[in-house]
Amino acid sequence: MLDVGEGESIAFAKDLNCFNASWNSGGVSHLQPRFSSKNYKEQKVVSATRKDQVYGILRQAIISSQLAPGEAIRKELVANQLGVSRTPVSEAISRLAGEGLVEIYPQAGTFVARLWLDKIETAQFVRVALETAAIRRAAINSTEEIAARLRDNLDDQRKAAEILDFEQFYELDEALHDMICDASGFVGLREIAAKERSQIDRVRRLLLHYETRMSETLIEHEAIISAITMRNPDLAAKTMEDHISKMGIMLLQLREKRPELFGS
Amino acid sequence: MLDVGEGESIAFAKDLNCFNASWNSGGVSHLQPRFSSKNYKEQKVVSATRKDQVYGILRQAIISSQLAPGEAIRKELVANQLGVSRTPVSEAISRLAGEGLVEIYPQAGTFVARLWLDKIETAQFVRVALETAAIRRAAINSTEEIAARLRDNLDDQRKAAEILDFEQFYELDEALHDMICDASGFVGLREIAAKERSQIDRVRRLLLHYETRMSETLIEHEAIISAITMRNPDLAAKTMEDHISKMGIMLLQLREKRPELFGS
DNA sequence: AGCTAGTGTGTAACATGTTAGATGTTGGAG
DNA sequence: CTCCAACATCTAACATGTTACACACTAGCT
Repeated sequence: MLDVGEGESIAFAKDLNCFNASWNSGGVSHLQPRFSSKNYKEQKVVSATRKDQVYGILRQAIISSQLAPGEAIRKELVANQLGVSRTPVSEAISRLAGEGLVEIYPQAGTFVARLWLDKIETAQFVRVALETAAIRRAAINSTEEIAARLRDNLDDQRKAAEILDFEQFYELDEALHDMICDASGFVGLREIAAKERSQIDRVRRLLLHYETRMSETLIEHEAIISAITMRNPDLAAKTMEDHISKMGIMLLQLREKRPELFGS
Repeated sequence: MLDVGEGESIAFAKDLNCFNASWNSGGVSHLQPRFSSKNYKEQKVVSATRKDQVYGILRQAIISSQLAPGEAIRKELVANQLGVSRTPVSEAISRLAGEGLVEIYPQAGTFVARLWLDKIETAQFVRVALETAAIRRAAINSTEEIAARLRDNLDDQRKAAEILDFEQFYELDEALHDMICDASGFVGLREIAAKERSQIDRVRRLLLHYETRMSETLIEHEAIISAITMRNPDLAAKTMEDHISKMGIMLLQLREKRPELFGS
């Protein structure tokens, strides 16, 4: 038997009903239904099939490191805990495997993907490429309304930093990057960026409580927002690149502290 | 019943055995197995589970527009044609839905994703961002060996262009972009770029036979390769951006000629 | 003792039966 | 004639039984 902790029950709730409330806010849906052939349903909003729900729950648990890298995922157990059959769990995991968030060893076991330094470096590269490109467009498109919302976010960050609310600060940080993607004007860019960022997000989440950079981060965010506000694409891209690149050092710190989370 | 052609059988082969030969070359595998806990299998190379095979077959069929945008995919029919049960087909389609290549209407039907202008524009933006970033690194890293392989590819392109072999030219074009991603030195970047490019690839494949730009494309590729060879990152990025941006016009041409392939 | 073959166990993979929901159709009421 | 409701039909979604495989362990051979 694989010696990954057997007894501890996975920390997400016991049946799908528990999730219906939080569900609507979380899912990343790619399906913008409507089919033209005859009279297909005009406005389908959210599918909420069981497999989609399971997908969302597992994905969230992985990204947030509630399920740690390397941890076993036993399909049957998950199915029982969520009160569904094995089928929707399998389909959800299939999708997660496609995104590189789980590793499947056929006929043997399924595990939360471990962290691989070279994959994370590539993800970092992709992130810089996407977000500097996005912020250039954001700087060009920037309106007073957008600038105001960015400043609001920054104010909230200051408050969170003052009371050392790491979780809140983290969420505001993510929201800021999302807003910049949205401000680029490209539909769906935020979702793509978020997906490519998922490996990095796992690292950041694990680092959250070692994090002592809040005040520096705040300064970097100020620079970013200021560059957007003054509609200076080159400066904006530069500040963003500097900001994102700070991750690298923290990554190596994490590998020293928690080597078991890493692969190879 | 949905009035999408019933009788015409899907143009891919009838059972998995037919594919085993071509299979090994095509699949994009994210699983780089090995688990450390006890003595997990050291060197697993390719899983070749049925669902992975089905995934690869369907994906290829969609990307290559063998299955046209908007076309119905009937799970049971696919299962029969491939000689497998419905389960692996479902799991494969689940994954394809996650990548935005199919649209699922729960309890109603599954369709090859139609083309959405705004999604394609975003994909185009992402492509420019990723590939200009990649080519900068490629230009910096460029060695004589890499340059030689790029020139070989270009020679082959010239030959293909001379005899008007569109398919071959298309494949060499893709290979060139892959080589540039690889030359960036980032592990897995090629796969990420390929995935983000999939919507665009579908368009390009459909445009293949309207394509009259081969000679211009050739000139652009020459410029790109020359910039890499002389290790000029800025110039390389510029030539790449110019090159990729040429897609936009062709896209609008396609929408005029084949509006039924597009959504909304 | 070290190595190999055979056996046991746990897991995912696969097949198939059943249910639910979306759409289309038809018939009857107004 | 129009509208609505009941029903028929089609498909995917879900549940569950079965199979195949990977690994671990053990015993027997060298």
